[in-house]
Amino acid sequence: MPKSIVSSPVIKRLPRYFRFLGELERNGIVRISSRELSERMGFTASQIRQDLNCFGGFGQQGYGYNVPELRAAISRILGIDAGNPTVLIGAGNLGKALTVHMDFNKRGFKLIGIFDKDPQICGTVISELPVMPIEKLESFCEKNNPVCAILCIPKTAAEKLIQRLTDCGIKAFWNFSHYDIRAVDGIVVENVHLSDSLMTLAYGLNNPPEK
Amino acid sequence: MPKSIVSSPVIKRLPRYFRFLGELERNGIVRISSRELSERMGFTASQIRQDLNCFGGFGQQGYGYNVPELRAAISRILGIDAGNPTVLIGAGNLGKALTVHMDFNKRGFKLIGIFDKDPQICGTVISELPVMPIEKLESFCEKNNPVCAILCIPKTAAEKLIQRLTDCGIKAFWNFSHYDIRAVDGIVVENVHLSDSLMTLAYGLNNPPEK
DNA sequence: TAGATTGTTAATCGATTAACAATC
DNA sequence: TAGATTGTTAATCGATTAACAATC
Repeated sequence: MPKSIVSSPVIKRLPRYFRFLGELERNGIVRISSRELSERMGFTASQIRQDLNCFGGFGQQGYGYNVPELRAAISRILGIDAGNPTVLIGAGNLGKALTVHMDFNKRGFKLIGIFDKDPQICGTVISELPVMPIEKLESFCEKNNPVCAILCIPKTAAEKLIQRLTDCGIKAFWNFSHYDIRAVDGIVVENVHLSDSLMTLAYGLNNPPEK
Repeated sequence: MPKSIVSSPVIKRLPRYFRFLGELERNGIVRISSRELSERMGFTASQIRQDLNCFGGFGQQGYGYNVPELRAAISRILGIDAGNPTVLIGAGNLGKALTVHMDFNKRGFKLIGIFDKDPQICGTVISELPVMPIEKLESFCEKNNPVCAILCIPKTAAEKLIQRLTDCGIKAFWNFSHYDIRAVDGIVVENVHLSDSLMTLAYGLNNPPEK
């Protein structure tokens, strides 16, 4: 059980561990040393051992780590099976793509409702979920108690909605609007700025390393 | 002109500066001090001055920074107007969403071609661009010389395509496949793992801070 | 000029890497 | 047991913050 506060760089690496261990497990690999894992993942062996030890001693001296056990442990730490009830706001192209592509169940979430303000879109069905009008947000939340909201709406709309959503009891935001939500109180936030990633790429193209 | 190598944390903050300065400019704000900018952006004033000084002295003692000038400078550093010719591979939901939503022209890129392997999708038109069969990739690249590829395809497909794309002269990858592309040689890469972001959010929900 | 705020150096902080004793 | 590899402490590295002299 994690007692002390684990640093943010470590936490951000956990999903990567989870991914690589999953692949190893699928390939039938049962045992791995920090050195071998480091070569596959591009971390140092030292860092891997440090990271994992934030959560407990999963390895065994002279042996290494048991892949399925370690993966299961990280899964528990991340809360992959929590099935946090989640609503998606904004059923445009991006919202639709996420609904269809993202395997929420295997990532700790369960999508239980989709909302949009456009009457044209309301009533349509995406991945077996009917799109509801945003006016029904409060009554829906009162009944179903979602804890997470995915925002696939424009910046201006987001600014207005956030208070409404926290009033509904939302504790986590996966935020694709361009408005930066500040993580306050007991609220957790992932502000995703795809265009920032794209501009970083532009920088790389525009500024080739010195030879 | 950037001569020395700027550290990666600084580079990753540039798009954020660019965003906030754009908003200030749109609000008609001409002048800003590092202190005031720090309050809006959530950085320290010290860090802002350090970051900007990696690229030159954009400020003026006793005055602060000129917003439009600074924004224009960062725009040049990032290469926002470069219009790097770009192809998108995979015209599924995500590829479509990116094509429609992302303002490539204002982020340093120009989308010039879309490819898919599904004959059903080929021939359809997205944002005025016809989806071409992946077989035509080589001939298209020879003629139009794209430097960037956006990958919206499954992991297995990505593994196979990367060599083909680098052979076509692709220098930058905006990669949404779950395969991690390693940045080698003169290749720049942004591996986007949306599910990693989602799992980080799961961790936050699952591990509330100690009281 | 006086006040404000940068550019830049120095101090601190935190994260990564190296080393090695513990131990399977 | 001997060999291997972890867990963990110590050393290093790099990034952030603080401080202040330079200067508009």
